[in-house]
Amino acid sequence: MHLEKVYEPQQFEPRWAERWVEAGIFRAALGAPGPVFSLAIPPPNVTGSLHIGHMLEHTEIDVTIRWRRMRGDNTLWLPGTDHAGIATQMLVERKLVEEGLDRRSVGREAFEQRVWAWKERYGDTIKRQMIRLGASCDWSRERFTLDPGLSRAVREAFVRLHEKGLIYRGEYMVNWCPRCHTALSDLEVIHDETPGNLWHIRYPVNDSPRSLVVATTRPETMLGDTAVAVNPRDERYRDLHGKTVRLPLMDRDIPIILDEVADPEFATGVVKVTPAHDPNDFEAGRRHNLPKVKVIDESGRMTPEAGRYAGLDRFEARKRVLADLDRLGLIEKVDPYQLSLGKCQRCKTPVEPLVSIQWFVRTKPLAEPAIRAVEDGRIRFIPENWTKTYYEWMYNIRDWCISRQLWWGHRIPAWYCADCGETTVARETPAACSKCRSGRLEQDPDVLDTWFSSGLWPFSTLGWPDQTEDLRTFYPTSLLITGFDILFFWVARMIMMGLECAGDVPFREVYIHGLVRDAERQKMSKTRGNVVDPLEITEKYGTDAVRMSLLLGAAPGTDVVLTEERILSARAFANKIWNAARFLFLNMERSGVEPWAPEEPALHMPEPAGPGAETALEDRWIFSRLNRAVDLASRAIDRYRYHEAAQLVWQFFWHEFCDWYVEIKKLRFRENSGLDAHWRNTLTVFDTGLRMLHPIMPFLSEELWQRLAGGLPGRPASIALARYPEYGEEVSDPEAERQMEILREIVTAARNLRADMKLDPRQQLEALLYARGAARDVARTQSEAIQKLANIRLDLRDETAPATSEGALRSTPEFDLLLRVPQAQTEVRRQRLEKEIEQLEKVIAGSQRQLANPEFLNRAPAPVVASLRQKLADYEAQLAKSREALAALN
RNA sequence: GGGCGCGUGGCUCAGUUGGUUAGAGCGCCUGCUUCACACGCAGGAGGUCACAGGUUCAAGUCCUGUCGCGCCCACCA
Repeated sequence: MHLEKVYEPQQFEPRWAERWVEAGIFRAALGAPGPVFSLAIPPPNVTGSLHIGHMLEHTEIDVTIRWRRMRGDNTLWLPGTDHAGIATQMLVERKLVEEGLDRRSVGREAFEQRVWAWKERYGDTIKRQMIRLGASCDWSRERFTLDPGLSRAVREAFVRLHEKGLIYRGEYMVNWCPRCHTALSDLEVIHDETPGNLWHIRYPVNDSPRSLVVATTRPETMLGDTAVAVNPRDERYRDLHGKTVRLPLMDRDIPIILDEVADPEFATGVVKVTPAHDPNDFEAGRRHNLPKVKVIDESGRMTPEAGRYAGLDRFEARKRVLADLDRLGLIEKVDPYQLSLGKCQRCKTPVEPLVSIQWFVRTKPLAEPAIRAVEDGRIRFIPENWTKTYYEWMYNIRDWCISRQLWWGHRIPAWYCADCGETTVARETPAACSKCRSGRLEQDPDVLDTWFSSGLWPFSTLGWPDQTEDLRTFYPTSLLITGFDILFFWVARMIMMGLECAGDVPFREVYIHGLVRDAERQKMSKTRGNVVDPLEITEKYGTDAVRMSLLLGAAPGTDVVLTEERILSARAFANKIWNAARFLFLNMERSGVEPWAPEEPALHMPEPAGPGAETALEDRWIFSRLNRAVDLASRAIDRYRYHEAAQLVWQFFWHEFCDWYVEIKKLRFRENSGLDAHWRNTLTVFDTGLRMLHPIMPFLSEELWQRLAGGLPGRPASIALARYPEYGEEVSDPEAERQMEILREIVTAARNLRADMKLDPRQQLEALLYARGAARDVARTQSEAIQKLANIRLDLRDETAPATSEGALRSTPEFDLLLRVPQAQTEVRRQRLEKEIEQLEKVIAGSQRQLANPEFLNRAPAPVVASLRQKLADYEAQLAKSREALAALN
């Protein structure tokens, strides 16, 4: 059993990724036909467009799935963003690449056919996953039409909502992207603070010497003005009520209306009304029955209605309008003005509010139950403060424009009759008009907003609208893990759709993680283009290292900064474990130990070495520590505190197992041979530790676990199928922990002194140890370990340490350690002692002050007072010794 | 305009109900190629927890205000 000297994940990660996926291991493990599917994120050597922003999410999902499964949760399903979709994509593309194909060279049609064929071939279990779960990933959105199951669910939902009057078609002001040529929902419009101008334009009033000055940020829309509005309470314009103004440039007479849209406080208090190009004006126009004059078209060009400006681009038209107004002397003034300009989320083109006929979801009736579900705790947000954001949005929700004029997506299941104009909404393509029975029907060319179908995801993937076994078993799903940037787009809509269509909440808990940021703290996102290629970095450092570094930073409610340095240190951790294993394997060979592993499932207390023999201190200690770590890590993962779990595991493996346990065991292995108690204990700890590590670093733990005792009869085929270790009260050993603590203090004291004196670490020194109480036992029983770890020769004494100038002294309440050092070191020792004394004096003064306060003694709980007293006594004893030692030097 | 969050050693951050001399990783300094690991070992320096008040026996932790930074939502021309 030979391990390379350096951890090289590339050599085993692809193999495990392959096996886990192909064995459908999570599915198989559940023993139920559920759609749980997880992919260690991301599998190396796979082409695909997974980006780093998803990795945190995928990692957290994967950790949770692995952990819960190892804990025996059998009805788990996490509808994680598009992790399954991406898994699909990567697997499929990988397969195709193996066949020497890629999208570009093959052409879309042929590629799609092959994808489909491959999905068919892939096997029943995964196939359904692929087909269903692939739906929410960008790439597979293009092939909704290939997916009869999902299309059926979407139509079903649309028709149901329509029947209940929750979907309507109407003329409304929508955000229109002139470049993408599609309507956008409010959420798809991003607002930018942009410097602009506020132009004051004079409109002459008919039959009056006066004129009205309107203020606008968009002068070109004046061509479509059909009124000007003043506030009815505005005294300044009372005499003009009922009159008309002459619209400059267009020479059209338009009325002066009284409406609240005009704020007397703002600018001149007069607002121009353009019902066709401004949402507010649209509403005002409705109230006053104003005509809508559309002067800008779907491409952002001026329409024939714009008269001589027809055909001009909207921004060009603005310049011309301003120039013309200026020539006529109608521009009163121009003020610089910050305006929040709406832009298309995808292409950043300024959106144009346009009146058009679109499909809408009536959201108020859907939002109410969705709010209640969170209020009464059927859905819980983690961290909790997101609930407030959720409420804010839900209480102020506006109707949702769901029709899109894109070429991919689900077609809207509505048909228009060419004869009578009737609209027929149906699950199946209708043969004839529902009203006049005409056969001349045409389907609405628009498709649905992608979030409409995504909103159905938690149940459409389970076979809805059929009442399938999967749906019964796994709905509502357990947990949704996602980013807050998608809270409104997706989470809120899943909740609304789930309650409406599936009759229950789509999930019980929503864990919201932070965003992954780069070294400059920029959000990583596809549209921003600053994404790290996860395949590249995982190829370079290993999947586990990337996972570990993400998890260490994944405190709930905070963003994760991912830098190369962090990944580097995580890789170092992986290497550390790798080499600990390497050390064990080498020694097993040397001692003739055959592969051996403890029985499943739990953390076992080791057997004693033999009749009359005692269990070694380091064994009792490490089991107790591991027991504790397992307990805390488990609870941390359970509460989505991944960073705590990662840190605990790190601390245990590196600073307890490697730094102390293995170091002490080196002594034992040197003399022994065969599978004795030492080996059984060591292997048990390592095996258990790997299982604790597995959800966080699946590849490394799998590889080592397999090498450790993979082929043994009765062992699960994968560590992922083994049990997560569980806390056992009986394994907890506070006494061993206390003793080990003392041992470490003694060793550290010796190392400290040696380093202070700048002595060669290789030189063995003489030391006198004056141990008291518990330390006396430790000193007697563990002297061998202490001598080895500190590289000293111990001379045990019972009496209290004399103040001597013979060596350097380190004191604690339990022991005094006197290291014999050359006389020349007095100056260093003096400095050291002086510093120590200074520190002690400070702490003692503080403690004394507090203990002298009667309020403290009366009000503080007794244990707090007692422990402070104890501490003060210890400090004082130490101080006395340090002073004596200092005196002896002089 | 409303809502949320952040400000802790050079850097990136932990610190869950207030109670040991405030922690970690990276970086830095010193010494070590000790036969698992230099992606390592041992030791060390470095913080009045943004500022000002308040509550409390006790505050990085709770309250108020100030300053600085960020995010989200919102139809005010």
